Amino acid sequence: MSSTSVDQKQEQIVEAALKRFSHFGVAKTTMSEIAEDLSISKASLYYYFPDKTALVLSVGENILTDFINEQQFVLEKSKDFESGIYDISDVRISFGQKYFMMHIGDVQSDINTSDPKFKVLLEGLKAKELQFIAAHIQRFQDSGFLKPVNTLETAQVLIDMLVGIWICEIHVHHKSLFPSEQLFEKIKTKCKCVISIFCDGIKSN
Amino acid sequence: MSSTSVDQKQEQIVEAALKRFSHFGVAKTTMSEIAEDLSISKASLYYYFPDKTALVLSVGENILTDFINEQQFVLEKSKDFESGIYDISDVRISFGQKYFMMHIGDVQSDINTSDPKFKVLLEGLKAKELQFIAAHIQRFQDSGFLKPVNTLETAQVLIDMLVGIWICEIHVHHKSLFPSEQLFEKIKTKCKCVISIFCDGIKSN
DNA sequence: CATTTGACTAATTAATTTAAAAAGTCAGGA
DNA sequence: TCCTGACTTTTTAAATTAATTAGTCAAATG
Repeated sequence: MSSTSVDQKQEQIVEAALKRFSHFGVAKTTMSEIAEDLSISKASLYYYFPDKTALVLSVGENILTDFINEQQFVLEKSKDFESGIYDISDVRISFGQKYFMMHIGDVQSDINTSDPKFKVLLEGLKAKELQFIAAHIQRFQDSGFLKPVNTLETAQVLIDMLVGIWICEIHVHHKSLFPSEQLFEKIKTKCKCVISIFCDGIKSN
Repeated sequence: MSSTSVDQKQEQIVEAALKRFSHFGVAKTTMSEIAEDLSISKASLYYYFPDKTALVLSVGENILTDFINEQQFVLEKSKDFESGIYDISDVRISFGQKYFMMHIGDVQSDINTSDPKFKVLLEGLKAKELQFIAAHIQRFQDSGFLKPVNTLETAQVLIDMLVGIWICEIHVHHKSLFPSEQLFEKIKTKCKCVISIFCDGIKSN
């Protein structure tokens, strides 16, 4: 009888993989390296995960779920409409920065985005995100603070703008391997600017 | 004494190159092909342009100048604030679609963006664009239609949002070689949605 | 029986070489 | 001055090879 269960072991592996992936990216991390970090053999890794894709998927699932939940958390905790939007923007940028090397949701993502399981997961989480942002808008619409706009459509527009600024800055200005701290600061500032106008745009007069 | 001047010949060459470039991109167009289109020898081409880069630069200069001027034109012609913004958005998308294969202003642009001459040209035109959009905002601010916002900053935010939506849609949804007509329609719709909120956001109550 | 492993093969990826295509030159002609 | 065919040089693409990494399995351990 081992001291750790299968589930615990899998969690340990995911944790170790996550460290490597976020530092060096998925492609530049080998299964042997992850095994070495845990002081086990590579073959053992394959006892817990059928292949690398499955492990990557588990890691991605962890990150993405955290990403969405964290946004939901700060949004539901927020006192007024605008600060809620500012907060989710900050969460988004922090996650993007932290897991930059994995290029999640990016064009040439490290994660195999064509994998149907990953697609389903991603779509589900995106839908959830859209839902609670729409709910946030609905909340302040009901209180009369916002105009009676289409909540889902407006939530989608907000997300589009934030994603757009992110991708725009990363792709246009980022030439080096790893973007500078100040680039992320610049993105934050631009997002704040956009959000400010966005919020004014849907406030009732 | 030839029937066409050097300048006219250069224009003809630029015109022929433009056709090839916009259809197949710069990289997939050879100097020989351009020469063939004009029924002249490749060596003649090199009599009018020192190298391919110079020709590409001329073509790029033409397109970009048109791009900026067309925006300025529709903006100055516009009767009310919002329709002016909608119009420049349409101009931007039309140009982006027309010259898609050249990937102007893109990450891996066909045009050598590191070329100092191109950089200078691009920066100049960007500055000009920013100026007349800011002037448009100023115009309707003076008339009391808009809030007293920082015009340059607000103009930049608008451009960022439009560029962001463009890049976002192209990079995230476009996998095939050439994007579909409906993708550009989708981009137009999204831009309209954003502009609507943007305008409401800076209107005085 | 559940778990681990070293030693193995198969598949990918990176590096190197080779062949093809395209850029760019030039002496000479109209 | 303007144009060209024939040429050289440079770049890009294809093919070959070498190296790395993913993934397997029979045997071992506890």
